Amino acid sequence: MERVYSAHSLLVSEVSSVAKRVLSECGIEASAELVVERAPPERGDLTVNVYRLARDEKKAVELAAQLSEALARGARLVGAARSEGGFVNIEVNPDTYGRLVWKVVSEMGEKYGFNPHPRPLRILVEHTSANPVHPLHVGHLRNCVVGDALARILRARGHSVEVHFYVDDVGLQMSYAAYGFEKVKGLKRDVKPDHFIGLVYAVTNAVVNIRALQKKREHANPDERARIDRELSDWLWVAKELMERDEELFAAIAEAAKSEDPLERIYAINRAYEAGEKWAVSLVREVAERCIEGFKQTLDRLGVAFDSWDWESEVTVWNGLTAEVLRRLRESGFLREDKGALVFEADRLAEDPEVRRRLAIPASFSVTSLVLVRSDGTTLYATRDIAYSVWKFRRGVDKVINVVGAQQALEQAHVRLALYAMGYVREAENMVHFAYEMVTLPGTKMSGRRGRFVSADELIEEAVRRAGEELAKRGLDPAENREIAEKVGIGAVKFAMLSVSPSRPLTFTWERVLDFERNSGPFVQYAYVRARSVLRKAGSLKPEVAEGAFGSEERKLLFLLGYFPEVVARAADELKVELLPQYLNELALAFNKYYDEVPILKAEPEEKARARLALTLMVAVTLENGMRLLGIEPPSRM
RNA sequence: GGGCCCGUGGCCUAGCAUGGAAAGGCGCCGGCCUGCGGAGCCGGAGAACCCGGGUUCAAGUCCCGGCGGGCCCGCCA
Repeated sequence: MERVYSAHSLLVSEVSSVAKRVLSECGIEASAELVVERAPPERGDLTVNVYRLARDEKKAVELAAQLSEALARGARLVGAARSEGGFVNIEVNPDTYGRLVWKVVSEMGEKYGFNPHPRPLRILVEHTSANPVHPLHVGHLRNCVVGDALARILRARGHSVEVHFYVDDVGLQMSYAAYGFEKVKGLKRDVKPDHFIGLVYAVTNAVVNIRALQKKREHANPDERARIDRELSDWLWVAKELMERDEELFAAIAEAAKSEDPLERIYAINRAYEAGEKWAVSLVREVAERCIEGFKQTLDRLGVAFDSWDWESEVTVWNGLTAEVLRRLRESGFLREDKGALVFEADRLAEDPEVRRRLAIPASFSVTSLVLVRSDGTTLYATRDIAYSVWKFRRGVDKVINVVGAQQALEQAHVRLALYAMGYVREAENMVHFAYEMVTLPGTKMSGRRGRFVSADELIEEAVRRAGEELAKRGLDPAENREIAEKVGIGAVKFAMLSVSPSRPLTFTWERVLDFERNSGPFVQYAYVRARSVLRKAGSLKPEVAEGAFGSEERKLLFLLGYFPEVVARAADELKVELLPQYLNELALAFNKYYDEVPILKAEPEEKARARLALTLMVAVTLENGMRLLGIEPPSRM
């Protein structure tokens, strides 16, 4: 007998088969149009829209009546079916369906929700990939939290998933940080290493930009001068802020930049690093490693792990892959030279509607050509990203999902087009840009180069602090407080970031991210803790579901519990992480209501108490598994 | 100038793929602690779904044209 992962899918197939029988009796051959979906609250559990089957109003109403009668009579798992207008609203039978759900949940236990896809894939997920020159900020946090949950959900769908972090160690931003670092590495500061590097990076940017702008100003015409002055005053403000943060460090870098041309040195570091010269490698690597050490501290605290850290230098430059990509692109005939630079004619390739269709590039999306090699012979970020994509697929994966900001939509399309041009058609078709919108800070614009951002660490710390305060208010044992505050605070942040759809820009405010009420991480955790508390108090009472033990008061919860594997499947197949937090909130809400309405342990007769205990156990298991899929830790008390 | 995303009660968000019954939360008003944990529960007020056309028996959802906000457009990453 085949393993059952989802009671819901059995329910739906039962409803469909009864419905199809009625339809064919009526001479309607429209099984493809038959959709069984969730009913709006207060109308039942499932609904069939009959308008889609019979376009005619009168016929639809008639057919709905026939269908509901057949379902109420002929479907074992259905308790009630009513026709309302052109809809058939269905309620599950709490007895038969409840016993089925109990069977599935108790068999699956901590794996409940695991719902394997008929054709599992090998999937590579890349996420976060912050440049190793400053700490993770709230924008990276959104990327990180969403990417991590996505990977977990895909695994629960039976896919084999590897999670990668792309360490962007090639490029000018790295050399800026390295330049500043050279001047101040002797300074001892009592901060996380990534915060130290972030400050060095911002100071270097300020010092170098101010110097460059002042030089440019000398030979500028009045129009340009006005523009330069505006930019200059912006950077002078930044410099002032940074000086206030660390006067000694600022002075050290500013002094050094007076006696030499810093840009010359920065470019030299960049060239030497790409060429793999030892001195540059050890300098740049020290900066990047320190920064990544800080990232890892933050990620550990968040419970986010990576299977692989891919250094751009290693996987694209030093191994010759970027050069190979350029050769193949040249052979493709889509490369041209323009003023000494090499340009990929992505626009020309994108004129073919068939190519667009295969690469999921809409007909109206405007594609530009892309410079791959500067006139001085050095490569650009996108060039190396193409090589990285080739590298990813050479690991033997079926699909690559890049969790990357929506601003990079054009760049991501460029990479797919380049893969296609090189003949990597399957790869190009299976590279997905999972886009998320920016996190904005009201008032200012976040900028790593300017050292202006709310770091992930600050946010986490504040969340944990507030959670600790709440816990103390409730008289929680201080010995336990710290550990639980960690789970609750971080849970709140994750839930807040996961429950809005990634396509929507997120305005960061403390009160929003640190919401502990309904529709929040702590709300779900609280419902879980209550359920656990009941289970602890059960004593010798054993969870068990006898025939007829579940009644109408359990119906809604049973339906929701059975629905969980379906949510996991949809979240994975449609890449919609936000379905999970929405579902968990709904389940928590339903359990809280149930908890308020009926006695569980004191229910009479004992058979009912045992069934309600089983229900409580299922709620706890489902909430726990759901939270884990989001990377949220379930606390035992709070 | 071209393109992408977003626009839903005072505020935040779901629903748009596959058209059919506007769903949650915050805030506001009023109730519920002698019960298994009140970070809870129940009730109420509050929405011309950005605007204008079109398709349709039916549009928040599809199409066209606007408006507002964010982002992107060859030698940054």
